[in-house]
Formats: sequence, structure tokens, C-alpha cells
Amino acid sequence: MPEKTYNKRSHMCGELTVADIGTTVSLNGWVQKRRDLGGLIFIDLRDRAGLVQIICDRDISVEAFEEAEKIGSEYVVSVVGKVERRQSENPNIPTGSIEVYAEKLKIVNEAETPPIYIKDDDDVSEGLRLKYRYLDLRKPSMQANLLLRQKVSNLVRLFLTDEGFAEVETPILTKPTPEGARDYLVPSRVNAGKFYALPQSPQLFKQLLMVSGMDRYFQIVKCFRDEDLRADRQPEFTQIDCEMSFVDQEDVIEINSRMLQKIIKEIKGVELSLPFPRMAYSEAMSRYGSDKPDLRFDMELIDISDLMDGCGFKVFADTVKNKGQVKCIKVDGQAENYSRKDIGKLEDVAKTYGAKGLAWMKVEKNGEVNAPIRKFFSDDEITSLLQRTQAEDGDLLLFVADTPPVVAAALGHLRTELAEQLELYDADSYQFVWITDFPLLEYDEETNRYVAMHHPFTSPVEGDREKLKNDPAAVKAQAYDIVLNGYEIGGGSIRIHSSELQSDMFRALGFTEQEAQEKFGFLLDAFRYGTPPHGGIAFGLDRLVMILAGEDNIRQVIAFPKTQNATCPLTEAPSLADDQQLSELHIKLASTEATE
RNA sequence: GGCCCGGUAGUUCAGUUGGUUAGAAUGCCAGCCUGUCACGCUGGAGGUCGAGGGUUCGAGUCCCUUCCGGGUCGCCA
Repeated sequence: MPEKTYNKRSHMCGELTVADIGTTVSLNGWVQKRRDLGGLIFIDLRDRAGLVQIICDRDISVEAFEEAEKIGSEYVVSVVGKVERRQSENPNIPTGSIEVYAEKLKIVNEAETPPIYIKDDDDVSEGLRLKYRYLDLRKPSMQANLLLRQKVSNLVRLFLTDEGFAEVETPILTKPTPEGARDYLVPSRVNAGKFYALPQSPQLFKQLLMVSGMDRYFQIVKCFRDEDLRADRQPEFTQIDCEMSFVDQEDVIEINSRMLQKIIKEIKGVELSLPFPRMAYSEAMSRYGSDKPDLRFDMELIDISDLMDGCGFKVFADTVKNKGQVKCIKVDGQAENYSRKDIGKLEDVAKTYGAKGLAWMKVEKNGEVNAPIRKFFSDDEITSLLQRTQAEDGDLLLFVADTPPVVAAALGHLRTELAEQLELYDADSYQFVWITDFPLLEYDEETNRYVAMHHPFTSPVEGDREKLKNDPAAVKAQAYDIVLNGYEIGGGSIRIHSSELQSDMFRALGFTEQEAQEKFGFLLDAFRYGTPPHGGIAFGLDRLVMILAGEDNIRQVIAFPKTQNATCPLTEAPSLADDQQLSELHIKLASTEATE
């Protein structure tokens, strides 16, 4: 047997403690740092568990010392030595009370100087980090995030399995789904001119599993949407996907609330009480200007439309006359701290969401209202405004007048922007809220028809079935989103389980019988053979883990994410296909540029 | 598709109204150093200023185009 280049490992570096003093250990890891004092060499050796200091002294082993003189950062080395208490402790690392005297030291593999620093408090550009992701993932924080992710997945698997859910895999090569996000298409070689799509979610399959009597299903599953990326959006992402038979909305909310409660308990050690708060969609929009309100702080939107009806400020009065809204938020005690320039920046935020401007008033310490628009209002109007807003001396009021959706979006985002600036919430708190009673449909100006707000398989609430035919906009859905700290982390619905109602739904969406049959015929067929009432939910695992990890983008909790261009700097995907491949797939490129 | 920010040494950045040979820190290399832990000291190497074009006597700096990264609006049932 040839000698191995490394010694069999006895311990992980980061796991050694004072209890190991006196024992001889065998460690394998990467060289975080070498400190060469001339006659004495210190090495910080790193593995997944952490760092430990190795000391190389000629008096212990000349061979080990001479080997240590050759090593550089990120070399892979194998060390055998005795654990000793340190002469002077290093309180900055968990193993700081001990060190290992190297008796044997082997260089297992050399390393080029890494292009990025392997340490947590780096500020290397993300493009480089992704190009050298295998180095980036050596950082303790990134490893911790991946391990946290696994812990959450495990908790979910255990919990759902205990609750009687069966984990079933569904196809990745499947049928394009209209009515949703853009699909990733996969050409079929065997069926010329035809395409699979990657699933945006296993929606239809999980419903079919209910028809087949699996009763309770879950899957931790990759989903794909060919849409533009954001800090919390990747084109491929992971869902915790669940479906249950013979349940209503309350059942789904109950069981999933318990699951989330357990996750927060196990991961964060925080005991949240159930039930989580609920809020109707319309209430969330009117009070917080968002269907994913961050309830860690107040600063609610205050409707002053009625007070502004016929007021002297034409912008407000006209908005109200034209069926618009005037709303404001009150920023407690910040009148002094926001200069005109600061407010100008807030106005830019509001304008991003379609507001034409941002009006403001400052209530001075003496109770006087200071604002460029003060002159347009009577004293009575100011009095009732202050009364309505409960504004006190030193408060800042910010107003937006526009259509209800613009007012909601502008003030809603301003609210969260201000909360961030003013640190109005505890970063370690976890505030869940279920948003319910969504509209079933919304009118799409572009295509001049109604589209499903959730998806076309969502059941209307019991009483609204008839309205589907004569007043579609008024129909409420049995749909629910779960929101955590202002992030939508999951959503679901009770599904339609009768083929008649499903047909009515398709009609409301403007599908002909034939179109419905072409696109979803297999589902409608299945529904004819005895379908249980069913419903479910899907969570965005990446987002959930992101929040639990305290990160502000999901790339930090995904091992190999894509850039904003949906490319992978590491593998350089996507890439060109050669002519042979294209011809096998019966594909001819329209643009010649891409073939160069 | 739109808007905003960024791209200068391996890395993170500075670089004035356009003007000498583009700097710093860190990393890297060499030498010295037996208790360091952001080791220290001395010396050294290292640049297509993202790319292309233009204005100019002269461009890292101004203009145009383009590529890349990030944020965001639209989009994401």
C-alpha cells in the first residue's frame, strides 16, 4: 500500500477544547494564515468546524518545521500533534485556549494565492465571489448559511412527515403553463418542434396527487421562472410545497403556523404564540399600503381624503374630486431631523412608485405648522388634520395624493424606507401575519381581461360563486399569504375541485372551452373521477432561510446562485450550443450574432 | 424595456478645474526575527484605468457606444 498523502483525521479543528489537552490529535484542513517568527511558526488551520492554532517548533520536530516553512495560504495540510494549553489565550476564537504542537506536518496539496480573501468581513465584489464560489464558500458565514438551510429543510421534513405528509417527486420536464411567469423551455429531440417547460411550481401535479388519494403531500423542490432577478428573487429557487385533502383554509393555516412556530423555536430559540395575526388583503393595503406589511413597527397610513375634499390646496382637492385618495404617514419626532434635501430623497422614493410628488408638513415645537403648502389650508383644516393624524410637536407628516394603488405603493414603501433609516424595529424579532381574503381576479389592462391574482385553480369563497359570472372583480378568493417581517415567504389557497366550477373560472378568465381543454384538459379530466376538496401552500425556502440567517439577499443562502443577468460566472452558463446539438433538437437560430 | 449606483495593482479603494513617471492599504515575493494571533522590521515586484470610438497639443478624468456587477420600476398566476 502506498502511503496516503494525509493522515486519518481524529478531530475537526474547530471542535478541540481544553478537554483534549494532553491527547495527540490528527487534523486535516486549510491554512488560514501562517505567522512565521523565524524560529517558530504559527499556523491557523481551518476546517468546516472552525480554526485551531498549530505551532511548529524545531525542538518538537525539525521535519514538521521545515515543511511549515514552505506553506502558504489555503494550502491543504495534514497535522499530527499534541494538544496543549496556550501560554497566552486568544479570546477571539473558540479554540483560543489551546494549540496543537505539530509532530508531523504534511503538505497534502499546494494552493495558488487565492483571488479573494477567505474571511467573513471581506468586501470583495459579488461578481468575483460568484466566479470563485468554491473559495467564497470556504468562509465560515457561507458554510453556516448552507448548514442553516439544511437544518430548516430537516425541520420541515420531520414536521410534515410527523403530520402524515408523504414526500413525492414530480416531473422537472413538464408542460408549459400559461397564466403565470415566463417558462423556461426545453426542446424535445425525440418530438421535433415540441417543447417541455421547467415547472414554475408543481401546482398541477400536487393537485393530481390529491385526486389520486395521497391525501397529504409535500416536496422540497426546485422551481423555475424566467423573470428578472431581484435581491430576493432567483430564476431557480426552492419551494417547500404542500397539499392536503379534506381541508379548509383554517386547517392549512393552522398546521403551517405550527410548522413556522417550530422553525423559529428551533433555529432562533424564540417562542412565538399562536395563532399568528390575520389581516384581510384590503385592510393590509389600506393600513400599510402593502399586501406584505412589516408589522414590526407602526407608522400606519392615515386616510385624510374626506378632510381634503374641497380644501384650498388644489392638488389634494382635485385628487379627491377625481376619486383618488390623499393619505399620509406620521414620522414621530423627526421634523427637525429631516432637511428639505432629505425629504427630497424620500420624494424620489415615492416617485419610483408612481407618485407625482411628496407633500410635507412639520409640526414645530411651538405647535405651529411649517410647510410650503401651509398657506393653502385654513386654520380649521389644519386643526382637523392634526386631530386626525394625532400629530404632536416635532412630528413630520408626509402626504401622497393619487389613485389608491399609487398612494398605497408610494406610502407603503416610504414607510419601510423610513423604518429602516430610523431603525424602528428590532432586527432579531419575527413578526408573522397571514394575509387573507384576496380578490380572486384582477383586471389586466394590457390584455383587456381578468387574470387570476393567485392562480386559475384557486377557489372563490363559498358565497361568491355566483358573482364569478356577473361581477368577477368582487369575488374573494380562498387564498392566503404568510408574511414575515415584510417578506412574503409563502402563499396558498383552497383549490377548485369541481370541474364545473373550474370551467366557470376559465370562462371568467376569458378562455374558450377549447383553450381550457388544450391547456389544462388533463386536470379537468382528472377532476371528473372523484376529486376531494383540497388546498395547500408553498413557501419560498430561500427567502425564509435568508431572513433566519439575517441576510438581505437570497444569494447568500444559495450555494451557486445566478447574477442579475441570470448567468453563472463560475460555469459561464448559459452558453452557446453547437450546430450538431441544435440540429438534433430541430432548432435554427433566428439571430446570427449569437452563433459566433 | 426604463431609472439609479459602480468598474483604476491579486483585492478593497483614492485620484482635484483634463497636465510630470497613476497612488494608498492589504495581499504577493525576498531577507531578518522563538510566543505570534490584523505578528513585527527591511527591501522588491505588480496597472490594457472594463472594452471600442470621439473631442483635445494632452484623457483614468469630458462626450458617444458597448460589456460586466449591484439596487430598483415594469415583470414575478
